[in-house]
Amino acid sequence: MEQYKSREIEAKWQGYWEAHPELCQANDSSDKPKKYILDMFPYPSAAGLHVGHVESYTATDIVSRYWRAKGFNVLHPQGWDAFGLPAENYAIKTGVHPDFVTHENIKNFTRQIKSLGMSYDWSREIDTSSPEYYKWTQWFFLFLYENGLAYKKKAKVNWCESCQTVLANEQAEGGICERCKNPVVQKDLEQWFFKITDFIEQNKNTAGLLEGLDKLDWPESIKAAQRNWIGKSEGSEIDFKIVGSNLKIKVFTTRIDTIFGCTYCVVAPEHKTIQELKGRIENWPEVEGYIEKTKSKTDLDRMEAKEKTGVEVKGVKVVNPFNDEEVPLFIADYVLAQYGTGAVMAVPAHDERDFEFAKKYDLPIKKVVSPERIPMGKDCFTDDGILINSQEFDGLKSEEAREKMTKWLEEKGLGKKVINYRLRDWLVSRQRYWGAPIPIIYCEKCGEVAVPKEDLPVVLPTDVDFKPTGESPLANSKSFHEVKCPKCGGEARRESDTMDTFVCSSWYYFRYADHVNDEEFAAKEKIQKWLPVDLYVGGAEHAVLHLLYARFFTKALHNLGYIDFDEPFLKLRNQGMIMAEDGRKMSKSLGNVVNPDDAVAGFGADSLRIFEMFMGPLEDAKPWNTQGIVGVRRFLERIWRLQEKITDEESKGVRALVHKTIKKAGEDIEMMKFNTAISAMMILVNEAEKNGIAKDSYGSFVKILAPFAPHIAEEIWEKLGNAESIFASAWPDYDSGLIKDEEINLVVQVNGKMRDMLKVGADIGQDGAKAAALESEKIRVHVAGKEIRKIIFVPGKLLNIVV
RNA sequence: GCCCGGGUGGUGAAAUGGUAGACACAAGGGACUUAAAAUCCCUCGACCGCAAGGUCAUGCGAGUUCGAGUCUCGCCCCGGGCACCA
Repeated sequence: MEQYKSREIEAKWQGYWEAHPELCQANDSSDKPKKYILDMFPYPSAAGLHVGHVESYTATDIVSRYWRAKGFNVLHPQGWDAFGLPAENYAIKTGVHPDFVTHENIKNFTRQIKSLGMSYDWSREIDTSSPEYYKWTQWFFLFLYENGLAYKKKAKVNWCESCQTVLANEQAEGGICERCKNPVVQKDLEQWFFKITDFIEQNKNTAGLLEGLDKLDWPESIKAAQRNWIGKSEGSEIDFKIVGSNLKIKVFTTRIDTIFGCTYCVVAPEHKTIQELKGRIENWPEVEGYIEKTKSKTDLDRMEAKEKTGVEVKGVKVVNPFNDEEVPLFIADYVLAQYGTGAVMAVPAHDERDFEFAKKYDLPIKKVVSPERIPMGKDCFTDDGILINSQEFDGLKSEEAREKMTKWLEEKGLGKKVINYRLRDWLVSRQRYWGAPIPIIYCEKCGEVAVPKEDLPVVLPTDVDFKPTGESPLANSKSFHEVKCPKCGGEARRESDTMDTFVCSSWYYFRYADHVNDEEFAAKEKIQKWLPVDLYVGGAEHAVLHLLYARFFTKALHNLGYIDFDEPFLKLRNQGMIMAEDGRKMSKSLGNVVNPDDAVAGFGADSLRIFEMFMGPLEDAKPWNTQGIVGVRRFLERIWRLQEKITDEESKGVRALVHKTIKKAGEDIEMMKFNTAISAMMILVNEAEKNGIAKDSYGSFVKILAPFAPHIAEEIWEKLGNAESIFASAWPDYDSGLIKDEEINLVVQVNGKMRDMLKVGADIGQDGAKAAALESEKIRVHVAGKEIRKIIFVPGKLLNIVV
């Protein structure tokens, strides 16, 4: 017979699908039940598609094709997260315009994705860098602005000298610029923020970012990462009066139970009370010197400092409200200005940082918590325990003490219970060119004015020198920058910053529901129809960036009555990383990157798809293995050759196996266990090869194969005499009567150890099974001369005789 | 340090508390061939045994159970995230 020519078959069917887009289009007016299955849309990089993209796109493609065949109206779109720094950096280096580069890359990505036979609804393609799209990104900015959720303030921000831009905290983790790996410095600049912190806890009837996680079907690790990032901590705020003044230092602590061990206080160098105390500070030049030194340090310097440093603020004492003890005050950069009150009480006996500092500067260490079991051995004991040296609080457990002491404070008006979060408002402005312009105008008379919504989009000019100068490139475009005030018509200037690209990706999943709407970001009834997303698949690296921001946008819309759900993605799965064949991460510098184009050329798209699904569970990291893809190719060739094994009289065994496999494949796809679905199909192919397969069974098998290997499935389906695409046909039903085995292998154990296996009727009862077992010589050997104490019987499966 | 995952053959991996290693890859042997490729058949956790069969075995140690890879506790190792957050 004819060989399996994957290249020809794949080209043929890709052409067919291109001509029949209705096979995978979502239908806005159908009343079938819906499924919204979404991939994290890619940034169209110059490197092109990665085998990791292929993995997650194949997974969602299988699920989408499955639900379509099951009669669902499936929305499975794709688009481009097209704004961003790499294209701009490339432009700075080569002078090629980011718009051109980005669209070349999009063309390449599209070609690659289509070469894999993905069933996207391309009619809904979006591109975040198109004015039709970013008009609505700007609308979202104004929506948040009008509702008090976007504001401008002068702030200490992360600044990257090399990229010449401000960075979000998330892009400056560890004090290093995510893009260029250079250290980040702090700068005071006017910046735009989104008030994400308004949604950490429940806000009116909108569930908070924290509690909302509980009901989501997401990987535990991602939920944990988000909780971690939000960093909720419950504690107390305590007033320490400054001796001889009506000023006070407010400190934040989660360990108020240790307050009798407080031997000094520390404030961050940036703390403003220090400036107010200037006149009283005896060693002002030294203090000021330390403050200046801190300012010049990058976050990285501060974090990498091996030893804690600080300066005593001489002439200033603060009072511990619990025992009226006067303790010294220090400034030190190990205390962070941005967290809590920027001031801490130091308890060296029960906090390692304070301990280290106290040792260095020879400060007293006073133990006030004693371990419950083991006697106190270490110098610094940081766990909870029993209070000692704490006056009337002696003998209390830490937890009780915290409650009672906070109450005591509140009664005296010296402090209160507070909750602090690490999460801060999201800094969204960027001094960059290749992004959505912020729709704000500054007028000398009227001040900050929102661009009227009817004037959107504020179009990104194309004739701009995008070389970074520290100011937004847009500031240099006169035509863009000089504008009339929308309120008074007077001279005004446009905001020249653009938005963080994460703003574009915070709402794109709404746009697919109604991607050409020019009146709204998406019509209410379309949102109602398609959202929320039923399944979202993408990389785990977006745990705290995109996924948190998108939830914030959805919550803001819900809170203000635009939508009636408050979580965008009900079910989330991460694809595991595909490692190189050598077990290391794929990277350009190691030269071990596998290009999907090469795999498609060498083995075919169907082989690549099945191989990536067969490697192991979707979420696991797993190494590439060229031999493995060869094996999958062989599997497809055997499926192909089954055309020669079609018989009129099919064996009972094969018929039953076909139905079992239909059941198993469907269940496994729903659980996203693609590897075991494929192994079940392999078992069927092995049997069919040996015993032949009936034409209708072969057709059913090809249908369940189709989501995994759509090209070969179409070709065989056609060869079986079907005129219509296999993707217009329904998922096969299985006959549960056929699946039931008449005879089963009953495992017989003695004392929990398998000793024999008996072929018996499937409906055998305990007594019958026991009788049959005792007839077996293998069993009798182990039971002889002993008293049977107990019989465990699992119908249809197992008999355990306990002697 | 804290928070998540994981540790099963030579390899990727299967296994609602019920036959550990399905399905593959690699390896070895054989058939076909002048030969090779392709294809097909057999073997394939370790140890003892001619075999039947037996013993051991899912990172280590305990526990629960008739029965534990799976549940509980303690430890070791690996991967990932966060980290001077008071």
